Amino acid sequence: MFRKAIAMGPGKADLLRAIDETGSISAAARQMEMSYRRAWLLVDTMNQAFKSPVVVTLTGGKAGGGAVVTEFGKEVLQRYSDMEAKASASVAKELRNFADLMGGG
Amino acid sequence: MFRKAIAMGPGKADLLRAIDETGSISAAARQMEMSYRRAWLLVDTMNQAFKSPVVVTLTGGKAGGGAVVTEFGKEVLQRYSDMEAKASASVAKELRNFADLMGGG
DNA sequence: TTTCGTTATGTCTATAAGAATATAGCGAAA
DNA sequence: TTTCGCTATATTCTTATAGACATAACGAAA
Repeated sequence: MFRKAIAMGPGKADLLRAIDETGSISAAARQMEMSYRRAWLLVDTMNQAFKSPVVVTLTGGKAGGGAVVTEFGKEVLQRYSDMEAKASASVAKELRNFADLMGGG
Repeated sequence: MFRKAIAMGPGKADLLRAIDETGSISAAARQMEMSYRRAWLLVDTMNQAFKSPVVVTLTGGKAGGGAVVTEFGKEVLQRYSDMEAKASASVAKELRNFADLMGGG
């Protein structure tokens, strides 16, 4: 959390990966089937939350512009992903068992 | 998740604890400063999501009624709490370091 | 049989969140 | 200097969520 905004989460992580893949916010948004505006707001939130930008953008030019995930952004993404995987793995077994408590009324 | 509803989370866990303490949904709601309706809906979601009720209610009588967390509900709560603690502990160090990436622009 | 506090819902309204639309600015390349 | 697709942002409209309010049912005890 950073000032009541969520700095990073599964959705933002996916968006960062998509931007890194496609080189553009709008292409990433299309790929994830969200509006450009929404994607841009998420990027803006991340860039404000972290002490350095995770995405930098280029405007104009032949392709109209583009966006790239910074080295810092890649580190953020990597460390977030690592934590997610680690936390998830640490309770994987318990979570499977927990799921048995749910479902069939 | 159970049919797009969140079966259990930090808020629902707190509510279960408050109901267990107070013996009533409305008293728990007051303690947590939420509306009775909201608390009741959360209980309803949980009762529907799990294969047995986590809370049973009594209506009428001297005290007007009441609610108790079932033994099953206590097991759900215990196992959820254990998972939360375990997952949290597994990445505590990484999370502290991650927080250093945020904040001061 | 009246009272009481609670459970259990319905309904209406206010607020927030999201989607849709519009438009300006950019600058390399044609 | 015109074109192009993208970034960047404002504005409006719609939808979803949450809250407020109202009320019925309940049944033990007085």
